[in-house]
Amino acid sequence: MLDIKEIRNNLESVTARLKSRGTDAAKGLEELMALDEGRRVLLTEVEALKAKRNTVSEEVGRLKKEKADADATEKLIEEMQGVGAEIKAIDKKLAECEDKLLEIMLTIPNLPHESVPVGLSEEDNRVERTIGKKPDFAFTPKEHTDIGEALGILDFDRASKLAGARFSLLKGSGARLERALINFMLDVHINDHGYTEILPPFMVKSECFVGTGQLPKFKDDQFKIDGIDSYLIPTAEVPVTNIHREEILDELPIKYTAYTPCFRKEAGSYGKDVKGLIRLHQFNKVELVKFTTPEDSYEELEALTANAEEILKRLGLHYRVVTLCTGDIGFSSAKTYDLEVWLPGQDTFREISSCSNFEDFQARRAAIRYRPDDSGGGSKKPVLVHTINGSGLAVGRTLVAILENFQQADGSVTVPEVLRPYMGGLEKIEKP
RNA sequence: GGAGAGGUGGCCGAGCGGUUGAAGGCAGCUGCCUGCUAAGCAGUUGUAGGGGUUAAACUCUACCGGGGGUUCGAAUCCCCCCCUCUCCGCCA
Repeated sequence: MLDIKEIRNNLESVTARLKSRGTDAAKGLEELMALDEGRRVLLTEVEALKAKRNTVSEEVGRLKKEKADADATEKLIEEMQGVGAEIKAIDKKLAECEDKLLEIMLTIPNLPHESVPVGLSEEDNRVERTIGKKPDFAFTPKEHTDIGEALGILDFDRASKLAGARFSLLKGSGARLERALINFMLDVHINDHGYTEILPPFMVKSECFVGTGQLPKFKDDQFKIDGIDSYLIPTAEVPVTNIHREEILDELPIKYTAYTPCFRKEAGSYGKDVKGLIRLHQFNKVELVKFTTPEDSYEELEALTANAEEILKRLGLHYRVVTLCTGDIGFSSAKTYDLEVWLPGQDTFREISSCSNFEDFQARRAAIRYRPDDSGGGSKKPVLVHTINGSGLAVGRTLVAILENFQQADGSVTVPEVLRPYMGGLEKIEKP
């Protein structure tokens, strides 16, 4: 959520920055400003009445105690009955106004950071750097689906028998490889990057989804739990960011990492990426989440992105870092780097991590603040934190990258060295 | 799922219709004092939103789990919901 005061005071530049995201992004701003103005008028009015009532009620109390003029007291009470009715009526209008105001506020996306390239689609994204190079193959590299099914470690037919389309079933060394990746990623982030591990609930209340920005606007992408006010998490970002909802934090930065499965309806993506492990209703992810001061957040975004990249480096995977343009960044994000891994079987770079700075957009929704250190003296007011998160990494897609990049002519797959300790020393996945 | 108890400020804990934003204690901060293993004294300390100011000062409103209601007036009374704890049941 944006700061209503900032919108009010800089309407023109806010509008322009929102429009750089695309056509609809600045929609509703005029109505918003009208509601904001109306709200303050009503507030002033009703608060004056409440102040009057408070004063008079005190007076009534005193008069009754002193057993003073009963008629005069009765008159005051009668008068206040009228005031009370008035207050009630205005309060109702005010509540409606505020509901509408919030409704609009919750659907306005974040302002892109000034360093974000302006553009309409992924065509305009900016490649920042490319690490490693494409592996050479003496044969035509296969896609992960063919490799995995031939090795007996991936079984899409049975997955769909169990759960329908867009689910996966891993078996044997495939299942173990997935588990090895999760542990490897967590260990690197915990031991070498200083993150604290979190294992959160996989279904959380709707207010958490509002906090991080998935609701109300992206309701159709979420799996709702029948009968209660909860949803399956689409990313660990939701529960982990909301850990500190409505809190005032002392020490920043806070760095969390969490493995969770992620559940997404992938509404609107029908026909895209239908094959294999790329786009599923359920997949595993290791997430990185940071709470930082506003001053440090962009530095911390670079660091978090580097932490995610480190996984790719240690696995020996070829990838590039892309800055998403204004038209391509997510709703809540001010700036996003995508890590795209090279998939030789598909002959393309494919997103495997998305690292974003949300600035105070989520913090305002979720009321996550900190108390700035004051070198001076007296206590300072709480300030909204900045939140940052990124995949470190998407596990299923990492498994895809390993199968496709380390496949051999004979159909086997070499296990990256760093994973071998997690695979009981296994060096190669072969047909059983 | 059944029965009971309870949710008050950073923490503990009073209050059960009228100077209570909230006693008392702890913790924190600011002074003063003292030199002996840290004590004493005084003051002070929440959050959000309006108005106001260059910025402050100042001022108003709201907040005692959440939402409604009664009342001139509610932390205090009534209704609904949520959460925690204890016992029983069930279970990994």
